[in-house]
Amino acid sequence: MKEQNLVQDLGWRGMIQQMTAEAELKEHLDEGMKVVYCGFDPTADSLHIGSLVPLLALKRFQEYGHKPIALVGGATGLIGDPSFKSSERQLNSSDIVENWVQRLKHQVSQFIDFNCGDNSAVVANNLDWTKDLDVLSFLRDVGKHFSINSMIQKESVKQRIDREGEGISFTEFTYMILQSYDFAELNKRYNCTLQIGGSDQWGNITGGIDLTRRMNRQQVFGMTLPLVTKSDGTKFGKTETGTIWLDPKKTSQYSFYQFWLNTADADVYKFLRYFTFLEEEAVLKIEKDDQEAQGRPSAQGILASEVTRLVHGDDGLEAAQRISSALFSGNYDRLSESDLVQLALDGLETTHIEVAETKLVDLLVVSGLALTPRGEVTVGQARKFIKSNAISVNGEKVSDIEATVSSSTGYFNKYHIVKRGKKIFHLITWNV
RNA sequence: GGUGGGGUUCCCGAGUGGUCAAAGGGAUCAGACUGUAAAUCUGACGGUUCGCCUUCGAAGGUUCAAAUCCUUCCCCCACCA
Repeated sequence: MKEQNLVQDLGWRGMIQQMTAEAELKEHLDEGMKVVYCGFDPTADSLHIGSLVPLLALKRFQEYGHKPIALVGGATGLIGDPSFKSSERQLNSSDIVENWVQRLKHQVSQFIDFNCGDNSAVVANNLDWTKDLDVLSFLRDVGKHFSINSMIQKESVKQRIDREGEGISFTEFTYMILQSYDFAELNKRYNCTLQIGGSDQWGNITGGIDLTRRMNRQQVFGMTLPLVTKSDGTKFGKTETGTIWLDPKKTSQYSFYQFWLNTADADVYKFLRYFTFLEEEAVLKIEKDDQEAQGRPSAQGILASEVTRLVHGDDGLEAAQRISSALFSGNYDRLSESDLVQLALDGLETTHIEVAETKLVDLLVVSGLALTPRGEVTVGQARKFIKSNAISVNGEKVSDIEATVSSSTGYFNKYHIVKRGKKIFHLITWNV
């Protein structure tokens, strides 16, 4: 256990949005090992970086000696959380959700320790205690504790109820009850006394606290973490290319690393607090040093390295850095053939070409580099890029729209590195 | 149910018979500058074999010609009941 207490640690990081019974909760956590849970609903086959804050929070709790439970919502994922969603969502089939549950379980497991004695982590699936629950028992034993009057007061569903043209189905409306029941059940099974989650989960968490008190006569607590926001007001975790996923098959380690490296100055020190385990003095020192130094701040590099290591390990970080330095140093001549092979393996976008020679315009289309601002890949856009001097092949700018590229001009007769704009790279390999 | 106002390209929003792929702004992309930044400036911003093709809520109709006129339908907003 550490010197500083957990709530202080989370506090300076700015990671506490709200908590119930603040004074009592602090006292409760100081008493010794407590069991804390956070839920992750399977809405895709991987978590994305938005889930990183609660996930790392669980890890922080564990570091302070508490026992984390990562709950994967095999049941709630079948229903769909309506919290702050503007419209009813499409239901996913049960085998898809089941598949996602398995992948999330595995993914979540990488972040918490399952072999550290009393406070070893647990991964649970709420389908285990809901699949055999029959409707009548549910309605009588659980539903009876909920008042519709208070449920419709919750801010998280209010807009769905008030807003004209939108509605909420009974199914989604019931979500809150299911999640509340999870808390009561985890309290019974594991003596879990704290639920954490994003700030949008406040309504669901307080619902669980009330239910646990009524069903189990136990006082339990809730804490929410802030929604990650960016200073420019755009949504965190999205790029032109899409969501940043934790699964390296969906977002390569290289792209992941680059995402963090491109954090705006205005956000980077906040993100160091949220997403790394660096101590307060360390973060303050980075901030101070950057302020005094001229030119490029060091914070983005530290953030990118720390988070990439957390999610993808030392190997993933090394791969990401290897690609980054190779590509951004400008002279790829130094790359060996095995380096080029490695770039592809490490997650650089790659296109295989089966003919000996092709027009550059077509190359940009098949590789997907000729992406328009609207998200389409067109020949016209390929021409525009070439004409606007945005394309370079093996480090040479190409501005002729008639240009062709052939395997023989590539490194080792089979590799080209095509760059679009300042930081989008693509590897072309020729299999002739 | 009544009355009035609307639905335009990613978003906001002009446009009321041809000169409209449709003003302006935002977003986005590229170029310059730079720190793989911010701010700023410049350019692009439906697709194309550059002949044309698709687009102004939907379907029909009038016309040589429609986002603009007519008919029906769908949806939204405001006020009244």
